[in-house]
Amino acid sequence: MNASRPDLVPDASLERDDMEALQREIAAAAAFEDDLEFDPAVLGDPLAASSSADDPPIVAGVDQSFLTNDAGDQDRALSAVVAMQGGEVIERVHAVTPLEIPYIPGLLSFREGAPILDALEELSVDPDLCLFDGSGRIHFRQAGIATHMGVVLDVPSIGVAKSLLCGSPREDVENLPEGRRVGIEANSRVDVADGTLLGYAVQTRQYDSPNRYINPLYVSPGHRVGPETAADVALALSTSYKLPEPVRLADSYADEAKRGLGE
DNA sequence: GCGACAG
DNA sequence: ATCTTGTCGC
Repeated sequence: MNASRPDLVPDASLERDDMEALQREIAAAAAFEDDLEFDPAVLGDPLAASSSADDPPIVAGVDQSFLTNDAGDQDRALSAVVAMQGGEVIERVHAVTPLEIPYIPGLLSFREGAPILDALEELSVDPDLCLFDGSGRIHFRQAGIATHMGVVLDVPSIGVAKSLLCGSPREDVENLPEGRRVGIEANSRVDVADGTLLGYAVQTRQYDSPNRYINPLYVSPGHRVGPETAADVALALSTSYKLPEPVRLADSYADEAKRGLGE
């Protein structure tokens, strides 16, 4: 798949102010509501899937691992994509791309965006939905990596983060029961009216009982997906583990492919 | 100045 | 993100 908006591709050589300006543009171009070409209910309901006349939707998970040079610096990213359809992996691709800038909170897409786009170019199928490791709308300028990639590619996208970048949970998110979600709303650190719903803390898995618990995922709309659907999808795809299956598999594939380069 | 900060 | 064995608990 290729960029629909090459003009919005993240450019790591920009000044910080220009990066932030581009993010405001991304946010303005983003749709934080459902605009999918399939019924997201089929992702969790095999009955709905089998009764549908269409092929099941293709969902891609994307994640990165990093390669170090002789000096010990992270100089390249290995971006991995796992495409799934009806619960089966149908394609895996990856690309190794030089890194231009370090990790800066709020500017992640300028570090990892190019590697991700390189990997997605290798994909022969075209996904109906992409899941990224990181935030979507839960971002200072409402333009996390899932939103940036979604807008550039014009593909429905969702951000799946393991920790919260900004915003405020509407309730305590400690030790939530499996299946529960708690809204994350904008606060003064976010470029939108206070109280705006940015996404959800989603408890995809939880221990049955005792003295330890799993932290929730922070799920937010990237592009063309609303917050409710984003949370529904995360729950539907997190069948065996905390992470949605396409993301979990991309995560391990990123490590597997990296190891395949070494030894 | 202080605190917060995806991967 | 990454460096990494054993270990606690069901």
